Amino acid sequence: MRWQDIDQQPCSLARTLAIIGDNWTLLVLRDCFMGVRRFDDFQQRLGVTRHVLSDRLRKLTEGGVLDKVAYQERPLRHEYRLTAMGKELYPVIVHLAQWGDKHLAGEHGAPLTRYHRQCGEPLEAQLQCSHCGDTVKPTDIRVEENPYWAGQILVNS
Amino acid sequence: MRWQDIDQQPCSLARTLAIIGDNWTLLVLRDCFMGVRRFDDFQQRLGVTRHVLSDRLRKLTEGGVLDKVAYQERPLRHEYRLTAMGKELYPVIVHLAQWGDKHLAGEHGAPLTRYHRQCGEPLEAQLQCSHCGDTVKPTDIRVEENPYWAGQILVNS
DNA sequence: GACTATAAGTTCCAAATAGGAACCAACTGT
DNA sequence: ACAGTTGGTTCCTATTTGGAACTTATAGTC
Repeated sequence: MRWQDIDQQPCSLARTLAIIGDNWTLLVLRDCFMGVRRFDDFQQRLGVTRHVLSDRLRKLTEGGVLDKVAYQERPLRHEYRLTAMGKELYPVIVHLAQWGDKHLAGEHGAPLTRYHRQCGEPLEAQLQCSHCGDTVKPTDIRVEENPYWAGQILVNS
Repeated sequence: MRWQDIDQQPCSLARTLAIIGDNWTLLVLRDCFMGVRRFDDFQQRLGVTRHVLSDRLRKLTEGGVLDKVAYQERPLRHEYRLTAMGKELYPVIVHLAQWGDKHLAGEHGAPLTRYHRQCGEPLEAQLQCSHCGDTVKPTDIRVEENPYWAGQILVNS
């Protein structure tokens, strides 16, 4: 199986990673959430080569995560903005960065600290059930297979 | 900048992705959370080539996400288990899969559904501040730069 | 004793992708 | 006329991936 074919799998994680799972792509999104919008700004901040950046921005745009909009005519110039769908990836970024803060910070501490505006404390995000509002721990989650793919996804052990 | 050097950046997300951001790695972790532990099981479920799998498992082990433990001697056989640090990545997997469920499900619906055991409803996870217990929206987060890297990370606009 | 199977890889080669640098198009400003 | 800006594309080389075969150590079967 080639990496470029993983979007064919009956797995939401695989399909998501087909759009945002390539090397560099999540760093592009990090910068999107910081307000970066232009090709050259991404390129300078990331240090990625221009044609890799071009490819990643194209995949993100085709995947509906970014929107390529003209910000001027003559000469025509475009910038990339997060769509509503793209903004919903923020929790992923937060949890990834938080994991890095906790486990990979060097001697100078975490490069960035996120604060919860309402209570003013450094944010330690966790999962919450939007239905009942309770905190959700991994063991509180029960996974059920769609009958259409019965036996193909879950490990039977 | 080469992808393999991104762990040098003053960014927790970049450092995290240096361990788990390669192609295939998050799918390996998905299977870990489903209880897969053995090389050949990962290989068959993922369809990834053996030497890429070997490389990813080594990086995850060196990064402290997985633990390689012998489950028998003669012949010596190892399996891979999530460490406590690795288990803390579960929220990342949940949010990624949830995003795929919502935006990329095909005609047969989401392959897996996660339920919140306590309330019995399909889980729609969101961020919660572990300090005050409130729901956290993206706009509720204020980011502050560590003075050591002042001006190097945030976009000034 | 010879053969087959199992598990966890390693090795080999061709094909695809990434890194680095230069180039291009369509303007604007000096 | 010439340099600068923006958003790429093109070229070449180096690294990584995909696919398949091979290896090692042992257990079980004929």
